[in-house]
Amino acid sequence: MSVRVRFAPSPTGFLHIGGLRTALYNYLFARHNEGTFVLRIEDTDQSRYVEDAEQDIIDSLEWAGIEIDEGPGKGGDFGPYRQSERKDIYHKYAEQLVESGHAYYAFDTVEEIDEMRERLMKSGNPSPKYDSITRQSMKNSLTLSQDEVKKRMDNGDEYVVRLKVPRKETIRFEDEIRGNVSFDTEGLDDQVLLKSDGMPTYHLANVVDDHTMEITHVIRGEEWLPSTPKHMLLYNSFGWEPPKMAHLPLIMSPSGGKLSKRKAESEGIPVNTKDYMAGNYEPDALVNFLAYLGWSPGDDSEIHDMKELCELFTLDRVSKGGAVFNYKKLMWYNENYIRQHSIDELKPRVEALFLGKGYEIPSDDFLTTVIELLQERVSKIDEFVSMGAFFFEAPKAYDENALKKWKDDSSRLILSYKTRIEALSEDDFKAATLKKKLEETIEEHGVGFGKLMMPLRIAISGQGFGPDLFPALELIGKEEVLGRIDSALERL
RNA sequence: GCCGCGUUCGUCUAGGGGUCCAGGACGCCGCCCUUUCACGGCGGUAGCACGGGUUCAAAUCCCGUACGCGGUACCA
Repeated sequence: MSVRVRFAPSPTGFLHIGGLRTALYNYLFARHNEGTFVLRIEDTDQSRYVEDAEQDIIDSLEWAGIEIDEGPGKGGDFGPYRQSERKDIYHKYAEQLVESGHAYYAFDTVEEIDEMRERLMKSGNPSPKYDSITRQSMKNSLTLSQDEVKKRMDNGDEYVVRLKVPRKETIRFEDEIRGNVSFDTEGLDDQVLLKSDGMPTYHLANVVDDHTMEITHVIRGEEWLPSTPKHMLLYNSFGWEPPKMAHLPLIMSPSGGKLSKRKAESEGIPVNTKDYMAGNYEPDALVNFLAYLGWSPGDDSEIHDMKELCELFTLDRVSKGGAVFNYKKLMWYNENYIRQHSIDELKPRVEALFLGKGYEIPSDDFLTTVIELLQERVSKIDEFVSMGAFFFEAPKAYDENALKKWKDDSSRLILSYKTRIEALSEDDFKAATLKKKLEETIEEHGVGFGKLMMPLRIAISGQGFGPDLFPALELIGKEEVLGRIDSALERL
């Protein structure tokens, strides 16, 4: 039987970075086993539905290089792939469960349930449940007469279908990552399967869909582990073979706890995939980083592209403990991938970035040189612009920190250097010559390299760091260089 | 509170009874390269949560404690 996995997000907002990792692991597992990767939209909570969320999920996956084999908009033999479009299916199965005695109708209002909880809480029960004990004193098809139930149904009264959780049983299952896991049914409540608005809850929908879509492996976040026994109960009640289960460790915030939006952002970590897209991160770097957040191939390797990750990925090498998001390591991956990319790969993207900022690109060769000069010192692609703007225009302001290097003798040295390069013909205005002239200047004045280097860098770029200065001077050209020196002399 | 899952350098991890006085990566520090900024190269720093067992031998197996995280909805 061929492997089929699914990524099943609910469209309640933008795709979270943790969700992206879950999708990635599912995808890697599918590809590794030559299986199928299904996208299923779990839109059963109408109150939390967000209009553009589904498109955001699809765009995010595409950006990351995760290809959907079946899903909404993509098609497949097991559709529809939106749960809201499968309502009647869940209805049918819920009925089946009631008929077989594994579930029942319940007519209690929200208020009545709250009341019950409050009452039990007062008498010392810290977490009251609608369970095998309490259901006996509630309004449901177990306590009401058949006639009464029929009357209420015919009358159109609102009702839910609840799972009839057995009183004392131990549910055991094997998790592909954690090994044997067991729960006692005593701690479980009679989970609502079908809500009063006619929609299924996650629990029913996910079991029915995973079965009917012939999902072989459920790979999802650890937050689902506690509800897995309910799912197992459902598979058993239906008489279905459950898929293999694998619960992934959570991604944690550096300060501890789940990487929530608020926490992450206060710690400088973008939390939605679209933030990474908008922030010009390298998708292959993010993928590589995410793959290693909770998994490792077991050797000392660190860099792998998607294709290699597909070959390497297995569930038994996923770790059990939560993994803290390490932003600096992400940036290390990002730099790495930028350095790996060829100039031709980088060019159209960098060009778009410059154009977007309103810069005109004199020639293709010019752009190529700018990229060559900068490639080894940017950590994110948009830094080509922030660090390379001076190739296109004179600095508007001088960096305050860099200015500390502008000393009393700086003007004199710069002036002396200027005189020398002024005498150069356009054809002689080359990196090697410019460097030679600088050497002559410092020799004459008996000072170190940096004494002239730093002020010159500041005059040209406005900053205390940046690309190799001499090729930069050559690219900028004699006239402009002299102009910038003059203006720095005036202003500093 | 209860239930469950987890715990190896600051962080991500390798390790599945002896070859581990624990290996790699990020970070940090130092040196080299560079008479500039970086890249790069080399080296260093730092860890088996604690307590009991089992065993000739435990980071590795068992039990307990602590701590962390998750769950405890007509949310997913």
